[in-house]
Amino acid sequence: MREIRLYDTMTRAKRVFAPADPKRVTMYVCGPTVYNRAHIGNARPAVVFDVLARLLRHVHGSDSLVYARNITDVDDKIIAAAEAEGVAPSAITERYERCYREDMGALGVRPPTIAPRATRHVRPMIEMIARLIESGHAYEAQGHVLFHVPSDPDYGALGRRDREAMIAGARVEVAAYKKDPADFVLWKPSPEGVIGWESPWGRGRPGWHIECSAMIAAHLGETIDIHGGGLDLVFPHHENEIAQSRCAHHGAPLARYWVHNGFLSMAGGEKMSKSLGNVVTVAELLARGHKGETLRLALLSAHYRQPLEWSEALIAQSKATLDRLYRSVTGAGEAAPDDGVVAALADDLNTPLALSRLAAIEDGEVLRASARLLGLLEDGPDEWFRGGADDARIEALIAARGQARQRRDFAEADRIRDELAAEGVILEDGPNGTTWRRA
RNA sequence: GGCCCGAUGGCGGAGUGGUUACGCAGAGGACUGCAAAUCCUUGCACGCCGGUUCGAUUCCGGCUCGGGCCUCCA
Repeated sequence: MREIRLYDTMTRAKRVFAPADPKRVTMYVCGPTVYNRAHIGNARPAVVFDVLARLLRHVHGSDSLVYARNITDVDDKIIAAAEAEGVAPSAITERYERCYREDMGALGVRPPTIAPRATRHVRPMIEMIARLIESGHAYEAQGHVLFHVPSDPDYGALGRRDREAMIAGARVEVAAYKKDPADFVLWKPSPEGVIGWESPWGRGRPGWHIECSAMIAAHLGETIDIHGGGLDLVFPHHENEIAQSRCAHHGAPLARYWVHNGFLSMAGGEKMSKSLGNVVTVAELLARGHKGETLRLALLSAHYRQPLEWSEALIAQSKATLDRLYRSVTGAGEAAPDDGVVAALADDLNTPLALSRLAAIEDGEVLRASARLLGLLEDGPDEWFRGGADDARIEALIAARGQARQRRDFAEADRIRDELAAEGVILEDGPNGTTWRRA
């Protein structure tokens, strides 16, 4: 069996991936908080872990992987968005969850095995919080329940920071009811009119971190194989998940491998983020006429842990690369994928290297099967190059041009070709007649 | 201030202690009614300063520059 190696954030080293149970590989990736449209940076983890899921299924068997990606549908930003629009929070979350599915679908991201919603798991969250209080790892204070960080001696292992560092660098105002400045909220009170659930500590709602811990335990188990997400989730989100889960589960570690993707930046190298306001959404890019697959290739053009600068030039280059690949792809991809492509992906998901191997494949059928591991070339060349409402009209013009060429009326032939070129249709005369494609 | 990354040719981007990455763009040629596509050929590189070494882009140290996290964030 092919050996997969993954860079593990916990140990800061590439390690051979050995699932606890090869028949049931478990992976959890932090999904979206559904209060607005996903930007292209949000799409990077979805695409990266989609490729990892494809690789795991290829290596361990198509039914071996249980992949969960959550939907955070209770959150202060959601509440704020709902209030701003004067609608129920569920109206916001349902709308943007649908948008997320559509946008990711356009990027060729297959749905995860499970997409659990936080609001459907409040009961297990409350149970986990109660267990943490019982075992002395959490306490109630003014309607809040807080995780007591000093109760966990291993806290800080993932982010490699000690208490001194956390407190010294703290830029957040410390609430008076916290026993320790590093303590974080598990449950917070909801006033009248704000979404909430009854609990032993009054009506309230869960904190962000406990959602993931509870949903992982509910669907995948106490210890999972891979936990993924963006690099910025290392601290505090994943650190807190680790602490909660370990303390609630008698010391069982939350995940055996921690995989984090790097960031997208905009021109100038600045991080793309909602708070900086320099985001471009997937929907906007699609509306500009870029195909989802082009955006996907752009996202995979750099190694997932490297920063990736997003630009128009990157999109254009990705489009050109796909044009070339689609010219040589054939068949349904029933062949076995190219060994070089699989080997590159198995080495910590080296997609740039995999793409370079792809370019060297001569057999169109193997090319298709190999590209499928990356979620590329899944359409046929016809769909890629053509696919439009006015295909019949274009075909008719091409036929007319063919007749003009027959009688060597090249002026008329060129006139038709220029006319089509003006609307973005490119003609190519080959030995077997004329083919065409959209620019 | 603390912790952590990165720096490769016009652009994107792998990799390696000594030999071609690859792609995109460019140049020349073949082919074509002319093009396009395709094929062939081709130029261009490893931030700076030291060290280790027979030899460093690759290992070590320092520096410079850029970025991330420490607060919601993929």
